[in-house]
Amino acid sequence: MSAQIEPRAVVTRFAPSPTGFLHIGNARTGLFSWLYARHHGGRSLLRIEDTDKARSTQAAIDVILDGLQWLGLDWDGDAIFQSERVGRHVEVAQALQAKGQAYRCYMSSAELAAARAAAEKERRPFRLESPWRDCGPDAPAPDAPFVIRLKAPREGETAIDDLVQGRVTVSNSELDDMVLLRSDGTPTYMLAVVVDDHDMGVTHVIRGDDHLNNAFRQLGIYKAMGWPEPVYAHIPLIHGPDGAKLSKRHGALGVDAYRDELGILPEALFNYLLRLGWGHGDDEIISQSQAIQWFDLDAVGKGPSRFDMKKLENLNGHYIREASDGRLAGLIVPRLEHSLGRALGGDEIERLTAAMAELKPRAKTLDELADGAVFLFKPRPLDYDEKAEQLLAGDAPRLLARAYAALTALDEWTAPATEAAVRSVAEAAAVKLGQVAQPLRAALTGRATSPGIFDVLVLLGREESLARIAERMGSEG
RNA sequence: GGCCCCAUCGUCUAGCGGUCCAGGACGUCGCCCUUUCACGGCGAAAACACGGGUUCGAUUCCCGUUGGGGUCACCA
Repeated sequence: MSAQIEPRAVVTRFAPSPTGFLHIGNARTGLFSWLYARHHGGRSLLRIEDTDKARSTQAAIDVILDGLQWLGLDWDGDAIFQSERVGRHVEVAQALQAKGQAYRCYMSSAELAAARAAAEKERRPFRLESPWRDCGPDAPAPDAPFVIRLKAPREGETAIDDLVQGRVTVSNSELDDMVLLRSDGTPTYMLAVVVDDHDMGVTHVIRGDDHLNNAFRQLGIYKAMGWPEPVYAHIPLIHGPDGAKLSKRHGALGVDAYRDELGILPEALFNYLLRLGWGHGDDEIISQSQAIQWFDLDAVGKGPSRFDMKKLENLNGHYIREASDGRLAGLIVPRLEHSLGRALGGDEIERLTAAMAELKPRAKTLDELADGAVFLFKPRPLDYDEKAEQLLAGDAPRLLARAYAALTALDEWTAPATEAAVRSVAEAAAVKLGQVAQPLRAALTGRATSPGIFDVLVLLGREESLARIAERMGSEG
């Protein structure tokens, strides 16, 4: 019977570097990290890895913060900026050196390159063996630039019990003496991550698969410092439809692009990302609160999964249908104003909201939703697309004239009333309803597809409807 | 190439030795609904990579092959 060990409270962290956009794959890793903390009632921290000062502008940082907030991922406490912690990183490097766990290495980059080239030539794996490793503190210090390297173990092996990958073992002979401090005295990423994670009290390091190999080397710092080791969970990367690393061409867009350019709802992206690489029985539609309740790392797949835009769109369509009319109208107003080239008035937004019930089921993205709504506000004469022109040819003008007459005679302008009128026109002309309805649709919307034609009539209103029909009708024959 | 990891329908996945001639979802294809397009309903095609073991019995366990991915910096 082993003693019951008091589990450490879970502390996770999301540590993006501000490159100008929040990569969709990183967003998913952040989601998993956040979900894990929330599920276990722990803390979810945020650290901005802004050591590359050139790229780390405030704008680039805001993109990440906006993206996270939009997705509904919050964090506990203030965000930590790695750049502000350089002093502490250097301090740890020096402590390591004082303990004899790190050393000054005076090898020049030319020497390194030569050693690497030699290894390459002999077709054997390159493993750095610095002659300065075992010189001890009394070694003559040449007047030359140096780096601080970690004295990594060479015997034995290192194992990680990864929450996603399982137990992974690597021979220590594979590990080299990584650089802790560069010759200009600045800390490397390897050092900074470990020091920050430790100082922030991170218990669970949940990050991309691409860091798995780093974990073994980073563990060396924890061991050398005598710090408690974190639990690791390495999440597989997201791949493109072709199985290769997700590239710009097929979806490696920033979260902001999904929102702004494609018109994806946050709950749809949340749901999609959650189900990509993770499953919970047959459940497909999963809310945030349900996700928190159900999520755990053991159900995360070990292999990379491919990004599927079609499925995201399907999910988005689902959430559009669920969204309130007011919210949707508000979301597409900017898109409509952009394509119309003018601002929408209050009464127009009211009409837009009223139209949502009919427009919603026809759209998979906000872009499509806006496109489906634009006919409501187009000035006369409409621009008719090719299919609409086809519908308006032949007998159509004559039938439109009859419909015009029947509609003009109506006392009340409702869907049932207009339907009765149009049906009677079709009957009188001995044609199918579609023979009248389709030209009507073309005349009213300029398109061959739209919501139900009687709803369109009501949405447009009597005056505008009749005016649009008049544009295209001939004489009653 | 060395090291590490992975492998169920086209895609995301369920399956944790027998309940699987493998379930769900997206996509695809039919049919229904219908004034168009959607939505919705019904249905179909579609997978355990291959080869050895272990076992009374393997999609499930082990090994190999093949395929895929990750990583090998004074970048993060």
